[in-house]
This record gives sequence, C-alpha cells and structure tokens, in this order.
Amino acid sequence: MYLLLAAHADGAAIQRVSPAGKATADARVVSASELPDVVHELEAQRPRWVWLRTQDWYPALLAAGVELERCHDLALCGAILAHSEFTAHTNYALNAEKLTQDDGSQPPRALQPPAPPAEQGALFEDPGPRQAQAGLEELRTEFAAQQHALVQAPADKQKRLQLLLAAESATAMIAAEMQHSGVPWREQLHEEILAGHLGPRPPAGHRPAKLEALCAELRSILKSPNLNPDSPQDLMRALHRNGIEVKSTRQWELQESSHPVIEPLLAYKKLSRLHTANGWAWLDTWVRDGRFRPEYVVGGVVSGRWASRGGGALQIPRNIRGAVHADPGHKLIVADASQLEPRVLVALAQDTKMAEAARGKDLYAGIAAQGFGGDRAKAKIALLGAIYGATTGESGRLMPQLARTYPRAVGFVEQAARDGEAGRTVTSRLGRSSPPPSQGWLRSQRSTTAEEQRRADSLARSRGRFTRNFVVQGSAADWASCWLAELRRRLRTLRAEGSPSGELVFFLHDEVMVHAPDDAVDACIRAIEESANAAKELLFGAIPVEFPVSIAVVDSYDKAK
DNA sequence: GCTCTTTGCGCG
DNA sequence: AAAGCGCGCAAAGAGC
Repeated sequence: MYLLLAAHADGAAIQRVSPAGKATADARVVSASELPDVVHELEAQRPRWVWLRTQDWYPALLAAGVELERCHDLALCGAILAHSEFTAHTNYALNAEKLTQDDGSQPPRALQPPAPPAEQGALFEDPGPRQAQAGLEELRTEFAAQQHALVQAPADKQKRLQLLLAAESATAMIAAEMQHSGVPWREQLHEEILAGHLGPRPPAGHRPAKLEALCAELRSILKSPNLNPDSPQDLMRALHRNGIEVKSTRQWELQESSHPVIEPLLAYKKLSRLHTANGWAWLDTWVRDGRFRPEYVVGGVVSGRWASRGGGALQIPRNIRGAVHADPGHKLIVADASQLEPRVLVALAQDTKMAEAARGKDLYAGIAAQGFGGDRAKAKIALLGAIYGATTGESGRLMPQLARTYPRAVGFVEQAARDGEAGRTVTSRLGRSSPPPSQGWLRSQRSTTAEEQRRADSLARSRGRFTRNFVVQGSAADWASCWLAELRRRLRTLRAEGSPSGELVFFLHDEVMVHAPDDAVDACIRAIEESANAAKELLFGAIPVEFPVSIAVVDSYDKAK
C-alpha cells in the first residue's frame, strides 16, 4: 500500500495510490499540528510513504516521536532512474535527458532544485517563497512515471533496480534517524584530549600554547621572525631561504628532508589540524548535550556513497575517537566489512580463483599465497592498484603479475576503464550508472592538433580510472545500503518483539556503529552478521564468496580496530 | 568588502 | 609509505 504525502497550503495532503500511481481514494488534507498523529495512525497499515524528499518530512516526524517503516524518496529514486542504464530506453530517462543542459547530473523534472539545508523543527512551517513545494498531483504523476520506468527495465534487471530504490529510500530514513539520535559524544573527554595535545583553551582567534611555542621555534630555526606557518607560500619561501628545496609543503615531501626544522614543523601541522578541524570551535558548534548530530547527504556521491554537510561527519579523525563514548550501561558495537571492495570485485567478476583466495578472513594473504610468494603487502598494493587504476610505481609494475593469476577480475575492471575512456557509462550491480561524459569532455575527444590530442588522451585515461573505480565503489555502496537497511529492519523487529535492541548511530562507507544497552549486545551482533549475509545474497545470490564482518564491542570508538 | 579557487589533510 | 578512486573542510590566496 502506498500513501502519498505532499505539501499543501493548509499543511499536508495524504492520498492512497496504487503501485502504478493511480489514486485509489480521495485526498485528505491534514494540518501541520495534527500530522504526526495522523501519520502514526496510518502507519499501522504498514504503508510505503511516498514523498518528494525524506528530509522534508521525516526529521520533524521523528522529533514528534513518530518512526516509520518504509518510504519511497522520489528525489533520490528519480535521480537513479533518470541515469540508470537499466532504464535508459524509457521515456522517463529520455525526458530527464532533454531537461538537462550539460552533463545530465541534475535530478529530473519538478525535482529540481535540490534540497536546501534543512533546519530541524521548521519543517512543518511555511516553506517560504523561496521554493514552491510540489503538490499532490505533481507527486502522483512523478511516482507513476517512476513506477512505469521501473517495470520497463529488462526482466533480469528489474528486481535489482527495485532493490536499489528500496535500499536508497531506506538509507534516507536511516540518515534522518541517525541525525535524530546523534553519535554519543562526551564533551569532557574531547576537551581532555585537546588540553593534552594543545594546552588550555585559548581565547577565540588565538593559537593554543603548544602551537604558539612550536611556531616560535619554527621562526627561530628558519630565521624568519614573521613567518606564518599556516601559509603554504610563506612557509615555502622560508624553507627555500634555508636551503630546503621542496616543491610543496606536503607532509610526505617534507619527510624527505632531514633538516632540524622538519620535526617541529610536522608536529605543528599535526596539532594545527587538530585545532582548526576538531578543536574547541568544532566542539561548540557540533556537539550538544552529549551528541554529535551531523547532516548526512544520501546519494551525495555519484557512486552511491553518502556525503555529509557540516562537521566533517565522515572524517572523524582517529585522534579524537576517544570522545565517542557509550552511555552508562551501554556499549558501542563497531562493525566493519573487511576488505569490502576487493570482495565485491570477486563477486562481480565471478573470479573463482580469487574467490578461493577470499575463502579465509584475510583476502590479501590469500592472494599473496597464490601469486605473490606470500608477500601480503605486495598483493594488497597490486589489488588496490587494479581497482584504482594505478599505472606507475610499484602498484603499476605488479599489474601484469596480477592479471596473469586473475584474468577475470582484472579483465572486469579493465573493461570498465575502456568503457569510460570511450565515453560510455558504466553501472553498479544494482543499477546505479555513472554520469555520462560532459560536453567539454566529448569536445576534447574530437580535437585535432597533437597538443590537444595529448590533453584529450589524458582526460580519457582519467575518465577510465573513474569508471574503473565506479563499478567497484558503486557496487560496494549497493552492498552497504542493503546491509544497513537489513540491519535497521532486524533492530526494529527486536524492538517490536519487546526484546533488547540497539540503535544505529553512525555509518561510514563500510562500517556501522550501533549504540546498545549491555543486554542487547549479543542480539545486535547477530543482526549485524545476518544482515551482511543477507546483503550478499540480495546482490549476488548464492555465490561462494564470503563478506566477513569484523566486530568490536567497546566503550569508546578509539578502542575499535 | 565579498565570493571563488587553491592548498593541504582528514576519512573510506 | 606509497599516487591511483571517492569525498568535506579550514585558511590562505586570488579576483572582483
């Protein structure tokens, strides 16, 4: 059963529709204030809520204490259907293409423009003149068009695409739920870490004591009393004056030199990073009442990975993970899909030889034993190089060796690279396709002069590396979305049964964090493992490739891994 | 003054 | 540790 939820002048409008998007009942207009109660009541029928964007509705419902089971996010699903190779022949995709000027990366139809940053709590109020909300009829038309496009996909692809749309919509709900619950974060512990590294909190706009001391030391060693070590240009000039001939001020390049300034300089850079990116200002801005509440952007990456907005949620550095701490009587369960991308490649390419190597917990060790004389480091470099498209360095040199042992796996990514170089799109396992080449790229490929030709070849190879990586990263993102959606379902089931259960609080590409009361830990671990297995079967069926999950039960995040 | 780009580094 | 993929963010630098 599908229930459409659309903005309306008097609040919201709700209408029951068929799977094909036909209205099967009259619309019902509900005021903003009574919406949570009405939605909660209707949820008993276990509908799939169809709305333009999850973040327009769900955060405020959660704030009102209403959790929902499933939805269809028209904006996210529309973006997938407009570009998927599986529906490229449909009117839906063709119309979307007509409406986009350049690279086709914009969402289709009425779904533009994309979301403004959503202010929690303001969502049921007047959306303002900035953007007219799509009405019920518009949404119904859009939903019908999407459902029609879906059934036109080739029979063997339709199930996958349907799964992708469901998983994408589920993760949109999960992102809202995670933002609602927040990551358990102890301000006190964070401040202790900062004080330990940087000294006491300085007045706003000032360097902390330890940074100030290092800065003075750098100025003295480099005989540059006005040096600003935060300015790459200034720093580079000072280094050159002292005979340190670097081309940039990057860490790894500075490490080449043995000059006495290097050690304090690297120490300065490290501490400066901590201060500016995750210091007191960050803590004040992003952590409230023991929770870090970042904004996740589902579908924010072309490959299907999440992005985030504000707070650097997907870049929590290792040195402050100690501040992520479970509540009393609770644990953090941190689960990581081991070597996800290589394993996804094995499954995509159906490389039986590499599947043998992946039988054990450590895939790289297995590959090392089969073709690299037991040298695990070499095997890892070679395999990652194949996925990323390395051409030079050790990684590039190891490619022929890897290709001899695993022609199917290497052939699979090579094909994706050739597709990209030729301007074709590539597609993830469940049907998310890479963006088509831009007009500028296509123009470059028709260039004539030798100089232009060299540039065009370089652009073509660059696109090849992108599409090569896309098929693996995108399919890994497919897997992770299914893992997450399955896990959410199991945690909800536990709760519905009245059993102890945990709460999803963080997700990072191939890693999830569940915050759970002590007595729920075992059940949560089982749910995480079952979900990983379910995700594999959903994507690939019953194939002999394992997707092992490593799980740590800890009090604080720094104790995981 | 303001906005946009570049540099460098954090994460997977 | 790498130089090959995908991101976000802070501060400096460049341009209007």
